[in-house]
Amino acid sequence: MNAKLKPAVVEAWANLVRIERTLLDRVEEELKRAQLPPLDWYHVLHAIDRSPKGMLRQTGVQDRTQLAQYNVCRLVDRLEREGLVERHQCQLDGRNNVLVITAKGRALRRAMWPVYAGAIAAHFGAHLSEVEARHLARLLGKLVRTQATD
Amino acid sequence: MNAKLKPAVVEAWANLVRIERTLLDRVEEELKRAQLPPLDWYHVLHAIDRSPKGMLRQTGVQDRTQLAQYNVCRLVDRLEREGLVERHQCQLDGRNNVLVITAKGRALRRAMWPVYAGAIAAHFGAHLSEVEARHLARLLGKLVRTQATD
DNA sequence: TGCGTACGAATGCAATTGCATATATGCCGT
DNA sequence: ACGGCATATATGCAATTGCATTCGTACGCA
Repeated sequence: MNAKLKPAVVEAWANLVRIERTLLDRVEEELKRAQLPPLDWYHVLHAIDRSPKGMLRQTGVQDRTQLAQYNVCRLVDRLEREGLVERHQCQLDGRNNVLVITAKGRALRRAMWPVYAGAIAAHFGAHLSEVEARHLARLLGKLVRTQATD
Repeated sequence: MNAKLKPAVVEAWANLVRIERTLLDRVEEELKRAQLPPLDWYHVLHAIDRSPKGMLRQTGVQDRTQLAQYNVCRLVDRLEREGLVERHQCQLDGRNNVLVITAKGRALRRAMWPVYAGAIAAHFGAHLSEVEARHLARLLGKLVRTQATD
């Protein structure tokens, strides 16, 4: 299970690992500079906000963010403490939590987006042509889709 | 600084963030299953091992791995405690540490590689054609190179 | 020589994460 | 109704990370 590793795959992997760490660091840095919370807060708020009625089960957040179960649990604790989301036990299945984004949560998400978007544009988008961006989106999207099934 | 964010860039970014977390999780999972230490240990050992004479300054490790200064410091603490590297004060400039990989360190790196490579092949390489892998390597490589300067 | 500044490394403390396990609820077969 | 299994969430504790600061060394310059 080891012989078939092509050099191009290794190179792509190495570049992926490296660029990801660099870029996430820079984005986090800009959020901090703007006195905003970490990126994961945005991702969770975004996942809930874009769901029908601004509600999403906790497992839904796990699926969309790829965060570990216990991390979602504790991150939601923090969001709840800040009044950004509400956590309700599901009426239909008492095992589920339904998370509801609050007005304050929406406001924070909206406040974070320009900073986040600016960081993406400056550190990532600025170095890609339109065609390259589409190519990259397509290649990575293909990988994302394969991950769902294997 | 915000208007010019093309949809393709946002999509590429979202896919990058998502796939990266998924893939790193899977690789870490396989290392754990094989009773091996975390990926960062590999990256640090690899950086040192591939340097001339198996020596590298601590800042060199930072540059190559993109880990934070204090995290490198403490990760090296752990590696040193396990006898995988030695930490020497540089003769020429007493501020620098020179890290030297030990035989045990090399052995661990070699033991980790098949597992790591297998995980890369299975979760990443298997879903890309040769051409796609080259494309991806090229696009990401371009980003890596731009990061050095801005 | 001595002071100010810069750089590389280390560290105290708080926050977050990972791991293993616990709790709570629902579902199924008898 | 009941026991056994599965699913969703939570949590105690140890390890790691982030942040701010400190320490030690080198360098430039009066």
